[in-house]
Amino acid sequence: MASLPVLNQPPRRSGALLDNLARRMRLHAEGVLAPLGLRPRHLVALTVLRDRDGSTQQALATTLMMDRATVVGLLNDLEADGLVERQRSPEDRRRHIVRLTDHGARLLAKAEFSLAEVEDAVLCALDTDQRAQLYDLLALAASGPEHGPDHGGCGAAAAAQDDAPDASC
Amino acid sequence: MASLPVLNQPPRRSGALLDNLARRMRLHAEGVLAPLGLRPRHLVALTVLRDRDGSTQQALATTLMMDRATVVGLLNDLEADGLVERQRSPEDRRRHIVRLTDHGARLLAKAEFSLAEVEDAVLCALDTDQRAQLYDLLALAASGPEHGPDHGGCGAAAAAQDDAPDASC
DNA sequence: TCATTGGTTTGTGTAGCACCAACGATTTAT
DNA sequence: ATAAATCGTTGGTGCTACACAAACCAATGA
Repeated sequence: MASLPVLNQPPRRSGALLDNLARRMRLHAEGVLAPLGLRPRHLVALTVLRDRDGSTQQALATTLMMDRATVVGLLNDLEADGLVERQRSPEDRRRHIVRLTDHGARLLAKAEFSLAEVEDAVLCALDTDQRAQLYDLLALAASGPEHGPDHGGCGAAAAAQDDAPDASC
Repeated sequence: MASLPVLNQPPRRSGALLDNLARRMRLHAEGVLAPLGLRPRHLVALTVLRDRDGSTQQALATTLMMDRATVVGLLNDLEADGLVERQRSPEDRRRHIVRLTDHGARLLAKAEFSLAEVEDAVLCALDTDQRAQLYDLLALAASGPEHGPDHGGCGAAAAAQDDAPDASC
């Protein structure tokens, strides 16, 4: 086995690239977000909240991969600015349902609008189509399962015919 | 103008998604990298160095968007582990040329191999083709121009027919 | 009744930076 | 030749964004 001359080049992981690009984006974005009273982590929270509106704080903590206590502080920031609302869940009155307010949605749109220049600076090696492709892939990946600390997320072995850390090497 | 009914939906920026996904990757990766004596930022540095081998520390600082003093410390770590070498540039003896050692290249490959499970956990919503696409896009974007603090990087207005922060709104 | 869970508060600690200032070695401009 | 600028280095200070732990209240479920 493993004899097909399919270019058995060593695996390239996207993790480091992701990290590096995210850093560039974040640093460039800080200057643009500051006048709006936002910092990068607020933007991330708002963005997550737009897609998963009405999440519990616990669910939010899971998708953000943050400690619940940290999420409390983050939401305090956002709620103080009226970007987000906490409502008691009717089903389980211990829970808080977090909702994006109109003001929050509008500010998010505004922020994304002004982030055009940032994306332009960082992703300038990509044309419009490629940027759209990238966004779609990221959105798909991010929409994935909850990443609890325990389970790997999906039903194991999603798309791993490539190389898995087993023997054979 | 701006009258074509081309789905004038508000712009979606990939910055926040990038940030969030990078975070998930990094947190998952820490546990895998630790036994190899690496931390996420070391992996980023090694990865950058594989593509831009023989860079000056200054160039490295630019692509990593880090302070030169910080880069010194980072390289000290890597050089102490024999993953990287500093050589005086013959042309300008002030400069240091940074090279990946064989040991460094081998450890990087090893790390990437073990990172399969991490990528599998985080990108499990993507199939193999999509993961490859994502990697290519990221690599292309990262291979882009030097992101000095001043200029936007590329020759302005690369692929920005979409929406630019001008009037008209 | 008692154990559990969701959110909150208040610590304490840490990693990963930035920024500043000063220095030696070297190159470049005057 | 002298002065100015550049590259890397060191050491210091300080900040941000977290994690983690402990204790608490309210509410749910056993």
